Amino acid sequence: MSECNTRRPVSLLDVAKAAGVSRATASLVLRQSPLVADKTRLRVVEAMQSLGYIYNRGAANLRRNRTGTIGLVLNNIGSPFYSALMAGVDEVNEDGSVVTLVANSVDSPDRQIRQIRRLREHNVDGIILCPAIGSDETLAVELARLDLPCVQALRHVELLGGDYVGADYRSGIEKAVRHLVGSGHRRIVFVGAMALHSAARERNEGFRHATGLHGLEGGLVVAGGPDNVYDVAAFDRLLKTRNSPDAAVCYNDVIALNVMNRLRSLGRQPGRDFAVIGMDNLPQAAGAFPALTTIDTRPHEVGRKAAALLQKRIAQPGLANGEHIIVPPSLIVRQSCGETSAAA
Amino acid sequence: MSECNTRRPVSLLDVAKAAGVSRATASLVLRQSPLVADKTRLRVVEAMQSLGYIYNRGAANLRRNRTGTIGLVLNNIGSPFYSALMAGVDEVNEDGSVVTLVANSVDSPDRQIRQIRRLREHNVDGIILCPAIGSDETLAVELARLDLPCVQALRHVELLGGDYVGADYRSGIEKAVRHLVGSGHRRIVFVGAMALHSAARERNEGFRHATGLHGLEGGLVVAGGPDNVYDVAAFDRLLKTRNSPDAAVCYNDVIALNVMNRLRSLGRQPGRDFAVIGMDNLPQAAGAFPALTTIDTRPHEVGRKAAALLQKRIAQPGLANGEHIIVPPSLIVRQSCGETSAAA
DNA sequence: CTGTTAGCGCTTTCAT
DNA sequence: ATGAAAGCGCTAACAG
Repeated sequence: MSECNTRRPVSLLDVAKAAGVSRATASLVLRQSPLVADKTRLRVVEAMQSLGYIYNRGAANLRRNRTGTIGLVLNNIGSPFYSALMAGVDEVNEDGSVVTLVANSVDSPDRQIRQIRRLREHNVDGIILCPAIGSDETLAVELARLDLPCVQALRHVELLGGDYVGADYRSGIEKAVRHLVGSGHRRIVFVGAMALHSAARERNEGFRHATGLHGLEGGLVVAGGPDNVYDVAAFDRLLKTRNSPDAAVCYNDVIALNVMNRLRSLGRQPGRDFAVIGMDNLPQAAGAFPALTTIDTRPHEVGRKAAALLQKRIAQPGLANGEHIIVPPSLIVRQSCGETSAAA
Repeated sequence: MSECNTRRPVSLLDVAKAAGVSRATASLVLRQSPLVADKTRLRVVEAMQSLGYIYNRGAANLRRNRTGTIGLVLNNIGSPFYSALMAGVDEVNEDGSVVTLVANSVDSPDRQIRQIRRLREHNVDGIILCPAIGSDETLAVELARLDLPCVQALRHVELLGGDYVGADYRSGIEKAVRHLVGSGHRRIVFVGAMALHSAARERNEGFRHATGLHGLEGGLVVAGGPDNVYDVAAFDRLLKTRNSPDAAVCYNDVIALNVMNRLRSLGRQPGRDFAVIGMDNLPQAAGAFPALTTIDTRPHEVGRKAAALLQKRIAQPGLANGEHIIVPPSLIVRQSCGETSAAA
């Protein structure tokens, strides 16, 4: 409060002097070494407290070769979906007392490279990367050059190889289709198809595979794009055809909610004469009207697993050669699916 | 890929040697100093590239006295509300090329202190703090001890003093009440009242003030608590009274959505025979049914302003004595308010 | 314009 | 069980 403001911070050396020991000993106390005599330890600890010593990890990191930090590169910080991932990461990092540096690639490969470089310069011990749309071999080259443990999350680009943690989007979509088929739907459209990244492609495959399996027409697909857009005109046209679909599986919840709104403006009642299923289980899915049936892709869990895997890699570098952890998604049935039984 | 893995990283000294200059000169090149001759600069830059040099900020930070990092302490990383704040912070930090370390206090004062300490040890240049419920003078003492620039965001604890950026919750609630009064409502209840932090208290005050202003009964208040709960039993009782309310202003959107659901189970139609207004303008508000009228508290904007203010403090320490930046909220009218005109 | 020198605050052998 | 000394990779005077 009233103390002189220009003093330099108290260092370990100051503490050591005050306690009448050497810096080395004080350092040992700092790191709970059992080598130090209890009497000495006590003196040092007291000195630290009375001087208001603050550990300087920056300095320590220069010698040890680790910082206790990891980088998290997201495509859209600010989206509830990614923040769930982050919460998962944070949960396990907290235990290991590592701190997370966040960076936003905004789905731009250039920016992604810049962010990764920046994180590397800050000496993060590793990164969790949700690769941006359009990531190419430049990324692979850069990651190799930086010599940085990296686990991919939610999406993965093949040529990076290495570790990946994600949800099983494929089987998620299959579950959705199976459920619809089970309740009598035969004409199911997939809304929001694109092929811009692995998670999108896996959804497509899931739909193609499921329709094949159940002997449905596989061609009922409405294209989508980044930022939760889908081809509304195409969807409208489809609804006017003779054998128009009576159910939609959507790329994600946001699109599903838009589809429900669109249905209403077209005079259809979602959940009554048209079933809708979304994906991700965002908070807004449960509160929607009708409450949205969805595939929970469990981003929080993905975050936890990714963080844990990265910790492992950091602890034992150069171990296995790339691990894939696939979290099984679960179908959450709500009213948008016609089952009027289901309660929110 | 195939290179030896145990080599030590190339340092500035290596670069300097390769370019035939001294470390100091190389360092100048690194920081774009105009003092270096173009010919020399070029040689150095080439050496950096061919050696694959990576700047080590950790080492640099030891000498300069800044790290180019800030800490962001949130109560609930993972909530869309806080992630909007974070996106705002990130936006301005990116420009200034500072990176954000995130920490989660989970609204626990103890944990909050631990997190702040941890961030301080990592030598963040300052922090943006959304103070946890129950923050007391321990926090003030610790912050003073750590000698760390700190701007509070969204909530503020008085005894910290200093900088604060938040929304004008008070006037937000007043706007909501005024709007309801304007469309003929006279019996308005405030749902979710609590006094656990400044943002909550300011909402209460706003309601009290507005009811006074318009000559309404000010006592129609249903208590709430942390984690988006409110006293459902009390709400139900209130609806059964003779002169039961016909409109609710809610602590936030999540509570508002719950209230709408509750109304439906009680046989009332929100937006038709009972107006509901929420607060925050979460993504789920627009997609709800009926679409939720709400007070936008603009967390993204708060994040940007807070980050900018912190930058200023870091650039010129010990300037002014605490600045309050209050972002004006705006009322977003949707169907939950009876205006059947409003389109989503 | 470039080089020399002296640290930043910590950890780590290696002696003792 | 403790201390001496070297060094992590960089920047900041200062001298030329």
